[in-house]
Amino acid sequence: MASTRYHHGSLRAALLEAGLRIAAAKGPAALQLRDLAKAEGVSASAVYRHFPDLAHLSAEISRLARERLAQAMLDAAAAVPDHPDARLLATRRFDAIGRAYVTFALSHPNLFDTAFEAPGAPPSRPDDPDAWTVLNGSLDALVEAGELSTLMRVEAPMVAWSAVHGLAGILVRRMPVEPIEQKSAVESVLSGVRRSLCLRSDL
Amino acid sequence: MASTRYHHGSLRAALLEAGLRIAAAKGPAALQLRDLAKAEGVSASAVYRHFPDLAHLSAEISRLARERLAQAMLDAAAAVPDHPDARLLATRRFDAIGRAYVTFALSHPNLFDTAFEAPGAPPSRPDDPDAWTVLNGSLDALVEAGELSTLMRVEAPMVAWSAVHGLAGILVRRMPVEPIEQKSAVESVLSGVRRSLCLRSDL
DNA sequence: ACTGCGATGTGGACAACGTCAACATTGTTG
DNA sequence: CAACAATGTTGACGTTGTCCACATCGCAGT
Repeated sequence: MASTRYHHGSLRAALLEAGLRIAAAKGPAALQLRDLAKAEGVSASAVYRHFPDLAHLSAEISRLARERLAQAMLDAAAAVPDHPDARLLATRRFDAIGRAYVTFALSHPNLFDTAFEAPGAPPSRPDDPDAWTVLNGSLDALVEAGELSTLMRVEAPMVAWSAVHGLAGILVRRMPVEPIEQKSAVESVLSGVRRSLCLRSDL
Repeated sequence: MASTRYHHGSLRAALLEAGLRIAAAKGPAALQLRDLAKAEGVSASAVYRHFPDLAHLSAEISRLARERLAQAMLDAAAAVPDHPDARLLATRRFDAIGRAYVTFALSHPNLFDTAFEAPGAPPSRPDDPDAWTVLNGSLDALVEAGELSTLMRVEAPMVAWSAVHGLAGILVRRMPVEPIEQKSAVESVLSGVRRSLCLRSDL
């Protein structure tokens, strides 16, 4: 706790936290080894006691960003008010996680970049509670409620994730899309996904 | 043409060409000023006579990559055999450009990255024959053929591009998508887009 | 309680990178 | 043919990631 003691105590966790803060503020490209070290009042070489190199540190921060995104999706699903109609409820939850995905990207564009465009983003498989897992959980609920056919269930993840992930990336990167503005773009894509999966449109 | 003459003659174009080659081979992150210069047998500072800095050079190369992608889409649309049924023809062309988008990304993943994830990718608007323009042309043809309603026409670009761009990005970055393999993922998403826009499914 | 020893942090060095200023060479135009 | 703008070179600077040798701490074992 003292300001100047030789050993930091929990440098690894502190570096990740500082990195997440910097990445959220200035984007994944701003993750510099010397800055991270200085932010924790520590020498640059000290980082190498906890990470083999900057790439591994960045990858870990990227993983944390993906975790935040997944958590935002879970929170959004949990915030959907209960409803007697199981099919309607499952559809609303599905809609909520898709909307949360895009909302997260728009609210924290740098974190979204960090999650998916940082060096060494997702080549690792067992990614804990990531967006993919959350999406599949929601789809299972749709099947269980009888709102999604088991046949559609097979292709549903790619169809839904492609649309929502693509939309988020396009909006975050401010691509040449002026005809309609962001809000209606989100609604269009989300209802488009529902049509793709033959879900009900009235929410 | 001589190997050693003081003035290169067309250094700017040569740098862009070499950059496109390097980016296609090793990705946009491998675009280094000194390497580019050395590839043309020229000093590093010489680059600054043609580009204000590396970022602008990268952005130009990124623009060229986007041009290649758009050209691949145009070629694919032109390769669709003629058909008496105008609606079917327009739908097939629409399908072809979407398929070309994903195919390009899978065939040239580094170029695809260069096109959209390179520093300073698409903040500039008048992007000549880019993918967005090609897509809109195809959608206009669908409306003209009476296959796409003018109401759908408004949201169609975002719906279609989000899905296809998202799919391409996901497949290129090898995200955790093992349940179904690439080929069927492409088919699922493309037919999903057709369902989203209420187009016919029989091609 | 003391003594090692592994874990952790420091300092200085290195090569590579983008960038710039000062100078050299070329081709073109009056 | 003389000036000049365009283009290329050389050498340097500051910053980056990385590594090596050394310093310091915490904790186990006698």
